[in-house]
Amino acid sequence: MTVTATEMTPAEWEVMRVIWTMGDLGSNDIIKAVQEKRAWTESTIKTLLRRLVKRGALSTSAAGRKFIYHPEIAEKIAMEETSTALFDHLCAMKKGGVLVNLVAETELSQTDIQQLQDLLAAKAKTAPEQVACDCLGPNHEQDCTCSQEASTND
Amino acid sequence: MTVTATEMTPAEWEVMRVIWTMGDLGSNDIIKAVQEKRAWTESTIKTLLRRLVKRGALSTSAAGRKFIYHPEIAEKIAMEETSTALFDHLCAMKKGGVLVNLVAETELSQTDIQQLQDLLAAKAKTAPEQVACDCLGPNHEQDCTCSQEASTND
DNA sequence: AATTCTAGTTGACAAATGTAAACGAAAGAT
DNA sequence: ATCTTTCGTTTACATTTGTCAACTAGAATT
Repeated sequence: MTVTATEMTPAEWEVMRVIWTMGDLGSNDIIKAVQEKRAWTESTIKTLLRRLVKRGALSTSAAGRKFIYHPEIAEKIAMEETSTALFDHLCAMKKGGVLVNLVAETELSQTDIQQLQDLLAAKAKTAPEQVACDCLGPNHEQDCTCSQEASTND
Repeated sequence: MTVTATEMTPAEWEVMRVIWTMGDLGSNDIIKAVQEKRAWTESTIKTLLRRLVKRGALSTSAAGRKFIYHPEIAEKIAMEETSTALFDHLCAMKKGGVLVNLVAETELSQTDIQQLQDLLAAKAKTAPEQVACDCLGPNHEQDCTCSQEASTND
């Protein structure tokens, strides 16, 4: 059974990032790397590693007495799963605005931009004028007061 | 003190969505609306409401014996905070790809698309060829093996 | 005034998560 | 063959979160 990224806790993510970034490693190196960002003890990080292995997010291969940890989920997939999960519980009507915000804040490469532009051009052909709110489920679209929201809150 | 959206738990979000969507409401209506999506008891939802008030995510105004709950955080801001928080712990180098994925999966209105296109056009002028990995902090860029990752995992 | 609804408050408890000390066994060193 | 590292495993415990039932006080009824 392979885990889904949404089942990883924030602390576990931190550990996964190190492994994703530096490649397969022994616990020692993992601990060292994690500790450069978080003041966690060896013990704590070992616990996180063990939990990740138990859940199938990591696998191990023995190298002598030690273990080498291998990610069982690709970083990209994990990131996509997590971001998609987040978007899934946002109001459909407002996802666009959130994306605009994200794109504005994110540093993008020329390639990224190109890909996005191509994608948008394609989507423009069939995009609706407005996306309906789905906050209350299918049969409640009229109850939604989303559109009225402006500057009630600071 | 106003709360940040990232301090809301998933269950609390569910409650907030109802209030955001339907406007200020008494607990009764909130409970009813939430129960159309989740099989939570009255009690549970009351607890969530109380916790949200305690943390400042909601405020109340008395209407006779009852309370009317008002969001203290705008939905859009909450969504942006949450999505930005998520992106903050993704590898900088791969954020672009994640965005492409999100844009591909998200239904967008013509207006959204237009905004994104304008934004991208502007960013294209100064965008770098490549975004550097930042997984291990500033002084470790060489240690990153991000680029090598391809199809090791399914 | 007594009874019954309400709507909000307290207290609880199990599961998940963050955090870590203590323990045990295998590898190396003397 | 010991002694000492070095790793991994077991336990543990405080918080946070999900979920509720029980309780209480004010309002509406009879």
